[in-house]
Amino acid sequence: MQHSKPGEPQILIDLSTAIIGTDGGTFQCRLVEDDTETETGRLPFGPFVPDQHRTMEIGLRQWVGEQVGVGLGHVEQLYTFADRGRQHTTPGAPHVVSVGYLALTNQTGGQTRAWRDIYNFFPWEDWRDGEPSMLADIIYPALDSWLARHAERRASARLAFGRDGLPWGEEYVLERYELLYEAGLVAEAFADGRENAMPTPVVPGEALQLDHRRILATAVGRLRAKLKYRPVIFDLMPQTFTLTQLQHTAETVLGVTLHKQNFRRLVEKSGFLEATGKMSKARGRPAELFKFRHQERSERPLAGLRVSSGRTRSSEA
Amino acid sequence: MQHSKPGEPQILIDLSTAIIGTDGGTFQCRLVEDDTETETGRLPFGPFVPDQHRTMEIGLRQWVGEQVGVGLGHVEQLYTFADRGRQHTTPGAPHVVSVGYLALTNQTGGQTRAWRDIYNFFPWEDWRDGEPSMLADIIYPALDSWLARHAERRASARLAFGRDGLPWGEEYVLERYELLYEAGLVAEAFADGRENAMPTPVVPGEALQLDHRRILATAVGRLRAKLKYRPVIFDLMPQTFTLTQLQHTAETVLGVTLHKQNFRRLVEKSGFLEATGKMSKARGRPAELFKFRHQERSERPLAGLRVSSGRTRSSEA
DNA sequence: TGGAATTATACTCAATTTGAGTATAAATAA
DNA sequence: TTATTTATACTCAAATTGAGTATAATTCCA
Repeated sequence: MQHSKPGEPQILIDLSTAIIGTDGGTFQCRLVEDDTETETGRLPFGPFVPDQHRTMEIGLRQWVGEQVGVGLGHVEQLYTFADRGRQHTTPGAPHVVSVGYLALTNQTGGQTRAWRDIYNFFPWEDWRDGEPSMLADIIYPALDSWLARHAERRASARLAFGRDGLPWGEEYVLERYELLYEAGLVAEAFADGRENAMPTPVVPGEALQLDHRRILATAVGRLRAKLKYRPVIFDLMPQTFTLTQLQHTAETVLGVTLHKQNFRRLVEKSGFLEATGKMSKARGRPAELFKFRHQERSERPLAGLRVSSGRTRSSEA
Repeated sequence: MQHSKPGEPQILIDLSTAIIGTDGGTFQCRLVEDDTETETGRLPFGPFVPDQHRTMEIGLRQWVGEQVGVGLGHVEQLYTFADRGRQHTTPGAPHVVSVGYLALTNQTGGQTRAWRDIYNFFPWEDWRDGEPSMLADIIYPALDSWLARHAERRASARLAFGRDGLPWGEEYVLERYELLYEAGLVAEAFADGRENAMPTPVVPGEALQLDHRRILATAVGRLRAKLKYRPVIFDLMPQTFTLTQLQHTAETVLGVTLHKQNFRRLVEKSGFLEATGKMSKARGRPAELFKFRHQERSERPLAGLRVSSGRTRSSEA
């Protein structure tokens, strides 16, 4: 009954996937290398074609397979973005709606150099060495001057960035990026033609094509939040790993350092790990190698990793 | 580049909204009353028309306004459903993708009788009087016989329904409904033409049109989960309320009873409430009326209501 | 009018969890 | 052989949670 009449402009659905992994201490996302050298990067994406794709997840697996050839493990839908003017569309073209997906992998780097450090795109999100100085030096002054003209966004900004003594919430990655976009401080705001945007981005951080940085921000925020109540971290780990490696992965994702002894206690008590008896060979005392008990995933779905932050790396000395 | 060529079948996006509120001890959702008496109910919904709607939220507010005339407070996107065959579509028609939204309101009932008890649609979700007997009597036997032929879904079923000593997770509303659908035990499975579906639904619970019960299940699951880490419950409350009313609302949403004294302690400590000095007039000792401190919403976004379950109503005697 | 019933609120107490350490063990590097 | 590095074990106080008991302020009704 309320269905759109023929003749109305066509809607096109793009499926874009943020494939995330970690490698050592770096937090990585798989980008597609297009021919043109100068262009900004992009996520693997392609249209949802209902006749070929019984579900959207089938469609996205096709595009990811064709464009980057990465096998996907855990996949989850993030959000559907449809705001006019957020895809750099040309007038007359079909309206593009994009459905963002998060995929986790434990295989990064390797063959291609298309694995990029996620903190390149969001340098203000990495607090492992303490609060990034760009926040006080660049972001807060620029944001405050915008907020002076947009008092209605004050409360959101306080919350997202943890101003006025509020805590920095690691999971508000999207909220922070969106505020910077609204304030015209990132490159995409100019590309989308927002009238308040600066031609040269004010805030450091590499841009992506279309709304892909927004999708990546959603992915990182969701992953950080989920880490705390579901055992998703193990999707990022190799078959066997030491507790320190596990902790480093958690720290890399959360962008925060953790208290070592308490992390160990938490993770041992969770019951998700099984000792293999083997030892890692590295610099200091060898560490035991553990593996994830896949059985337990269904047994204790609620436990997850309720990580508590430790001191920052810089204060460890 | 990978955009669909002209001539491919049109995609249509439906925006469907689950408007949820509570009234006394009932958990309500606003349905649309269509002309035909015999039909099953439906949520307010309508197509996303990019030329008219700058964002999907604008579109949904239009359809909700036109179809049920309810003013919406908190609105959030839930999920985008696009599986072929889940909208009872006729061949040749445009493929329909539906984007589900959750909206909360503190005004229910009143003028229309279109506010329906959500537990009509999911009677197995209401544990306020203890475990519903239909689980052991009807659902588990039917599900087990299906699981015998689908061993690969065993782990999911254990987790979703809390079998084998696992806890019942209130928030797995969607996962439970989806399993019942897959197993062909609800009316929509037959309507969608699944070959294993029973013509008469095996499991009690009213059906809805299209995929609206699936969207409602998503909404309830999300709301139950969110209650525990964000102060969304106050969107369901009137201007002032007693602590008991607040607790009843939480219990209604979660489908579980809570420990009264501890609930009070939790909610008082959270800092979200402000005493008004006024008293309620009811049966026993008068209770103080509180109101929500809207300021605090931005101050302490993380606190929320980490409710711990108390004894069931039946064991209170 | 005066319990009995009903509802609200205050307070207690043990068990568990969390945050932040100290202490010690097992390897490598110089 | 000793310093350095990393891993692991253990401690301890503070805070939180789960499950009560005790008491206060009303209405209901015999």
